[in-house]
Amino acid sequence: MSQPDSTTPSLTKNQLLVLEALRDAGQAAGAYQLLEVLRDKGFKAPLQVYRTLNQLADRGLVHRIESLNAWMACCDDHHHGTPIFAICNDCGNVTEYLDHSLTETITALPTDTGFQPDRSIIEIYGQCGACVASN
Amino acid sequence: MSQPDSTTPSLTKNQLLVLEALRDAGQAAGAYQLLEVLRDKGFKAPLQVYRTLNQLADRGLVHRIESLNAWMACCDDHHHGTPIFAICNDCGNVTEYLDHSLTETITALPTDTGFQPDRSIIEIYGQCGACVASN
DNA sequence: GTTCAAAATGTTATATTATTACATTTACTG
DNA sequence: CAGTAAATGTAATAATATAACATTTTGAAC
Repeated sequence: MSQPDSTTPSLTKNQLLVLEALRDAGQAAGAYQLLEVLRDKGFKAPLQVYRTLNQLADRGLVHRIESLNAWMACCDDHHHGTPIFAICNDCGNVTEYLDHSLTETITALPTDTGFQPDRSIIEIYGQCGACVASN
Repeated sequence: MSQPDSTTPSLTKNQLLVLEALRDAGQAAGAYQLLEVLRDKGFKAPLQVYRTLNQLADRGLVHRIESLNAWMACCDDHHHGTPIFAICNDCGNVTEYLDHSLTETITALPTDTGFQPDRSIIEIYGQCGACVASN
C-alpha cells in the first residue's frame, strides 16, 4: 500500500485504531478511557495508548489538553499553528479554535528577556452557549 | 490576632507553611516535592499539601501550572487577571507575566458561539534567555 | 531479496499525581 | 457559649503516566 502523499507516511494499525476511537468519542477523552474502548481491538496496556497518542500528536492529528489530562482529535486533518481550546465547565464540551495572529501576540510576550518560544498552550474555561441557554 | 485588611482574612498555619515553602523553592514545585520539605514541619500526607495549595490558589497567592503539574507562588501579592507563564525547556525556569488586554483578546475568541469565559490557561514553552546564551 | 537500522509494538512492573472518605479540631458568628 | 463553617489529620485508594526490556515490523541501501 502506498502513502497518501509525499510528505505524510501512512498511519500504522495502532495509530489508525486510536485515531478512530478518539474521533468516535467525538470529544476529549482520557488515555484509560480509550484503552477500555480499544481492548476489543487487542490493546492490553496503557503504554500502547500513550505511545500511540504521542505519535499522533507529533503529527498534529491529535492534541493533548493539558488541564484535562485528555486528548482530542484535531479539528481538521493536521494544521499548523497552536490550537486554542474552549472548555465548558458544565458539559465538558471542548471546541478547538485557530488564530495565528493571536498566537503570535502571545508568544511575543516573553521575548523581551531573550526567551525563544516554540510552542504554547491556551485553554479557556467557561460555560458553552448550549449550557448558558439551558440554565 | 486581627486581619491584615477588611477583605483578606489572615492565613492559617498550614497556608503560611506551604506558601513559605513555595516561595523558598523560588520556582515551580510539585505537591510531593513540597510535602518532602514540609515533613519537618509536621506534614504527613499529600492531601495536606493539595488542600492547602488549592486554598492558596483560590486566593490568588499561588498558581497551578497545568502542563507541569506544579505550583508557583504568585509574582506579587495577589493580583487579578490571568497569569501567563513562560517555561524554559532546558532549565525549567518559569516566569510569570500579566497582560490584561491580551487575556481579553483570548477569552473573546469563543464568544461567537455564546461561550462565556471565566478563566484561562496560557503557558508558553521555549528556551529562556539564559539558556539561549549558554548554548 | 538480503541486510541493516529505525520505528513501532508487546508486556510487566512501577512511578507519579490526585482524590475519597471519615473523624476531629479550630475559628468565626450570633 | 452554642452552633456552624472552615480547616485539619489520617488512611486508603484512584487516576494518570513512564521505565525497562524483549520482539517484530518497516523502509532504505545494497
